Amino acid sequence: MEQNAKSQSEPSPASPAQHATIQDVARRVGVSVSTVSRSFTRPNLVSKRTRQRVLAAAHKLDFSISRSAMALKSGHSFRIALLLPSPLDEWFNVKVYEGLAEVVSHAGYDLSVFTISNNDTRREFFTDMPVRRNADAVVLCSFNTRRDELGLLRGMGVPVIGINTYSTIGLDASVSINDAVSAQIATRHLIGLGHRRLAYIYTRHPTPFHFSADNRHRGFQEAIRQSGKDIQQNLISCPLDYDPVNAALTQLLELDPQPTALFFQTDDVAIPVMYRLRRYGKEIPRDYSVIGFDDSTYAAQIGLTTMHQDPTELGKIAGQKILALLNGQKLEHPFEHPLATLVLRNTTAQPLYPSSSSSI
Amino acid sequence: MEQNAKSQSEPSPASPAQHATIQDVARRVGVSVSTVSRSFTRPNLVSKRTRQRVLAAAHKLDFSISRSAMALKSGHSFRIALLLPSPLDEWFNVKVYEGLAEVVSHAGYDLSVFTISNNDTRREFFTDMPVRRNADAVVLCSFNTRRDELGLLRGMGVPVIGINTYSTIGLDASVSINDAVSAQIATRHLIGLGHRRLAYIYTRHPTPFHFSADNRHRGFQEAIRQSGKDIQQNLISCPLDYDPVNAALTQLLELDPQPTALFFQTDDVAIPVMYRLRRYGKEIPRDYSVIGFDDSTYAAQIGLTTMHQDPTELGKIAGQKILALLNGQKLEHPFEHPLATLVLRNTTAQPLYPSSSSSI
DNA sequence: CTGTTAGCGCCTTCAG
DNA sequence: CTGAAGGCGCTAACAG
Repeated sequence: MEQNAKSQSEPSPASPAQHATIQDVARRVGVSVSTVSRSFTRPNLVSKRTRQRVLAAAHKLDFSISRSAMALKSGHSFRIALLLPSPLDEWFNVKVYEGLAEVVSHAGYDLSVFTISNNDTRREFFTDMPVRRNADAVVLCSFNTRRDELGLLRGMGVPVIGINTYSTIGLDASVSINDAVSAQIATRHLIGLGHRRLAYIYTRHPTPFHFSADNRHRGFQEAIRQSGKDIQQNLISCPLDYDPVNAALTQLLELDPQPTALFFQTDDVAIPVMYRLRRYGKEIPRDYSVIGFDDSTYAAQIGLTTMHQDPTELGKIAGQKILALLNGQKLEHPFEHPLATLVLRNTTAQPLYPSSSSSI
Repeated sequence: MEQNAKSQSEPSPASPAQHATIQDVARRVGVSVSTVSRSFTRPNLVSKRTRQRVLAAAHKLDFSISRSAMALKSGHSFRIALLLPSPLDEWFNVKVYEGLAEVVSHAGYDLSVFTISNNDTRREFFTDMPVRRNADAVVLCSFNTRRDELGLLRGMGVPVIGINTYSTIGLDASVSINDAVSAQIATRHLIGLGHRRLAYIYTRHPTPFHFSADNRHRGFQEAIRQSGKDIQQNLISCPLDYDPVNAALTQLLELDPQPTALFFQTDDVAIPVMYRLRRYGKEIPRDYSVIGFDDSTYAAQIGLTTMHQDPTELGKIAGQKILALLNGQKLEHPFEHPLATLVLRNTTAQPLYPSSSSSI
């Protein structure tokens, strides 16, 4: 709208908050709006000269294509929903976000995060379905979807992609670390060093819809079973919501006989526990060998031996699958199950006093 | 679930990806589209009975209001741009994101993150201005904007809000920790304990557009000056991009005489340095008192004395300011400068051997 | 309280 | 290669 145009032949585009539309650009260049539109979306359908004049005028008028209009017209929302069972600020979540964003943003998509942290938000989300017609794809990250909820999601008619989901049922694609096998690798490392008294330390998620890495514990047990050795295993379970580090420490120090090796389900418990253990005279790896899982913040810097996984990469892979799917392509391998890799650093070693049951 | 409705008189809305529009709902209920629209956006303008029938029908048809259409019609994009000079996965950034998201999402706004990590992305962003007409507000977080860039941003005609920005010039509102004064508090704590040989340890951001906490160093120096004591200060500068922990350690251990207290510009360097210091026989707080800044991940768990700040809260405050501004309100106090607060934990103490220059 | 109507800004046939 | 015209789905006046 050239509102109260003052005797100017050009509408002054400078100060007012009023934005130039495609019409303004067309008028200024003396072409039709179609030509302007095409100059942006299908440049090769416009003569070079015309296009350049259009682009120049657009730049001068501070014009850009409106996403809202594009979205309405095209029927796409250019938005991808990311469902999280825990806050974005968790290491895994934010890394996934970054990988995902990097891939899809180049294709013009935005990310909308939905954190489902309790039963209220969960019901709210799946009742109101705010993503319906407002997302071109849905990503489920570590999210334990119920059957009916998956049905609702699928009813949206957009691709549903999983990252670290329990199963692939009902998903169009997914990429999930094989936690069980990865944990076996870690456990075999400990056993191979000669450890015969192990402890597995993990945090219970307070909510039932966080698909956390329970499979890691299964892998731990399976590796012990397969070793055929007589191995003592202790299970230390910590509440997530109240001082898990303290819980881990107290339970660990009470164990008698003491384990010689600790498998932490996640680095983020291992790191502060290791730090505080020293106050109680425990040296690592002298008194305990410690292996973590994730290779998250500080792990490399403090020398924690751990199972490395790369959530950024998972996000990127998911993003690529989404783009392909949105592009109408059929995926060759819709479901991927990468392994975490063992990174040897300074926190594992042979036990100081080899167990008498050792077969060495 | 009425999926694959057999012999139903209702058009089966289930399987096809085709979504119901406001028209479909109106038709089904036998009202006009306006009534449907109002039932969602201005419920109190519609009779309760009608509204309920509309909502029921909408639910049955899996209908929700299209954000794209709303956006186009209203001229708003319902999107807020967040400009970051470093990856979202940094503690501060993701916390800000969460606070911001929590506040603005309830008002129907989405967040779009733009990470300006080098001169290319910077130029790209400020040339193409992808946010123009595509964001209802811009948040600058720790971002060192140049004068001309601020001009461009302001030219968008939307509120520009700062979080931890260097100055308030050109901003409609901002909330920034007073780093200088906060750092003085920390430094006075150290001096008050009797320390006379201090080291300030920080990482240099490799890019010029990250407004990092340089003011903290100024505060450190100012507190020393104001103390009127004869205090030796060492400056340890670490590269951000290559093993800052190692750099900090090597420089620190070379110092002669050794400092008795360390002020880390950010916790994230303090934590791994403290961890590795033990290997070199250094106990904390016996050999060094350590104070950090941020109170970030693990700080509480490992007992780090630090200056606590709450970026989530900064995000929330910024979000509220944005909402008010978007609502046409004038802010009473557009610019806020909260202080970080000293949190005493276990890493500071009196020096073992009081300095001879001590005035005790 | 409810219906009618005119666009919001753009893209995409369809003709030139 | 370019122009004209019809909507995409919704909201906001106006009328009733």
